[in-house]
Amino acid sequence: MAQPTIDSENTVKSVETSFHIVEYLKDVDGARVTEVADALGIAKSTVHRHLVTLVEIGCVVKEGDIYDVGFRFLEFGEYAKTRKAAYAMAEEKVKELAAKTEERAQFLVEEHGQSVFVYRETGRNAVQTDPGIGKRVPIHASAAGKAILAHLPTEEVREIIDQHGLVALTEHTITDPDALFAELEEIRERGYALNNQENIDSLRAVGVPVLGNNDQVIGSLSVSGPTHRFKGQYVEREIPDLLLGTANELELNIKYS
Amino acid sequence: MAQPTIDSENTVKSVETSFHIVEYLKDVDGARVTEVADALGIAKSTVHRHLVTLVEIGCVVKEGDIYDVGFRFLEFGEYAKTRKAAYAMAEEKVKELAAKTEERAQFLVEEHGQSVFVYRETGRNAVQTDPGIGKRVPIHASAAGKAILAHLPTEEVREIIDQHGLVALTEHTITDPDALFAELEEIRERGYALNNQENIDSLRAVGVPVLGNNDQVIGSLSVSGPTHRFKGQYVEREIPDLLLGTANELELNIKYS
DNA sequence: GCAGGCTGTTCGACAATGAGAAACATTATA
DNA sequence: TATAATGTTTCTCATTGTCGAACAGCCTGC
Repeated sequence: MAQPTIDSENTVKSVETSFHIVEYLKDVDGARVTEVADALGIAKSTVHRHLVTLVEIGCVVKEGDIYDVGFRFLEFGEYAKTRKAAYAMAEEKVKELAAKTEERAQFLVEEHGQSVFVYRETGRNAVQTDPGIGKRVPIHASAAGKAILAHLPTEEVREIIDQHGLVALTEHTITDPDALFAELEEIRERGYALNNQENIDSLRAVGVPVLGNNDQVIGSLSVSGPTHRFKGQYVEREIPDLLLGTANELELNIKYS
Repeated sequence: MAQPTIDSENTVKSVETSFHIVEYLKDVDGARVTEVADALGIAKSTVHRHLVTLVEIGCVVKEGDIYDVGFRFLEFGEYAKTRKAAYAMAEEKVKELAAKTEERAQFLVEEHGQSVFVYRETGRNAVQTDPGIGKRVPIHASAAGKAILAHLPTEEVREIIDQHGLVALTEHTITDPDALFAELEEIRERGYALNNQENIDSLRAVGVPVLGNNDQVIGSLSVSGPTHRFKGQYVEREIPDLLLGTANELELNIKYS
């Protein structure tokens, strides 16, 4: 207690450990008490108590001796997805985009300096991948993320960079802050963002911001696909035009509802 | 501490209070510190600390002075929905059912003696209601729930009744245990369950169990619609036949995968 | 523009309560 | 059947959550 400033971190540690336990269960697809205890370096009895608590509130299910993530999260997750009218309306637009382009379309939101997939729909052409709703990805390495960043106050962008850094996911990822700021400026002028394999190799994407009242950015819509199809007019005119039109409709829906 | 047996309840109380806080935020669509403190009868400072913790782990977002449920839950909820191959395969079947019948189709699972909506799809004809994924409903008052109960060990059914009771949701709800057991027997013989306004007035539904290896019940598929359409051959033959066929396909998929 | 009453946030002290070690119970295995 | 692994319970200690009160910011209303 000699460092009252450092140790404070005014935070409930038991809640954090419970969270870490659930996270671990998710990562390894269910586990037994001792496994969790060993992996997280916590006493067996402690883990057990946390698991009993989590089972009681429905966040964890016990199947034999294996504990795994329960359905309670679904309830809260679905609530988060629809608690703002804007989010709920975005879902339709994502479906529309996927149907029209036959590619993969998604709606993302910024949270904690990262971008979160809130809705995703895969059109016929799209590669069938893990939907990954709720997944978090670095915000600087996607079209949707950059579209959001471009409409966030510069100061906030700086904070996000400080906190998360500009990690390289491929050789195309923007890792220099100045380069990123220049790109954001360009995005603002052009109206849409492009992602050229900055996230995953041979994957391109186009993203546009969705602005609410007083021009605050709510999230962004994006469409992504393979480089061999995402090129030329298609990625520089057709997709951006469609996205901008859709975002505009969505913004109007949001404003007058 | 004179009652070491009663008070034990070997459970992490901080985790429970954090959970209650999040639950409250959901129920009232976001709230400020003092509001939560007053509502739950906890000190302001305590609530604050919990909220700070929850924000840190991403379960709660702070917008101005209002705290609300965050997107972290989405990640875990989506995981819960797909952690078993059977669940993921059920999604397609639900879509299929909704498309074929144009009614509302859903896949439910039992957890903690209640039934949880895991997937729901609304066909063109279906009344557009709140999707309610993740919502929990009394298991004895729906076709899907009864279909599950019918394939659970009698002892377990008894436990569920003891724990949750047979609350009446409409005047048609089965509230007598013996009547319920008789109904479950009938369901087993007939192969499918019917819900005649036991849940919501003027709503009927048909449900069939989905059985996994060694005939353990995994969940159930159901189709629901208004009484004026759900009658005669449609509800007694067409829908049940379609459901039984679909469940059978699903069971085969599950067994050989 | 200033005072008063709201908030959210921080601080400090006490004691409740969560953590861990070890005993116990239970299952699976050889 | 015995042995080893697990899950569960018990117990003690001090960590750490709780509360009340003080502090700081904001808006309201005079």
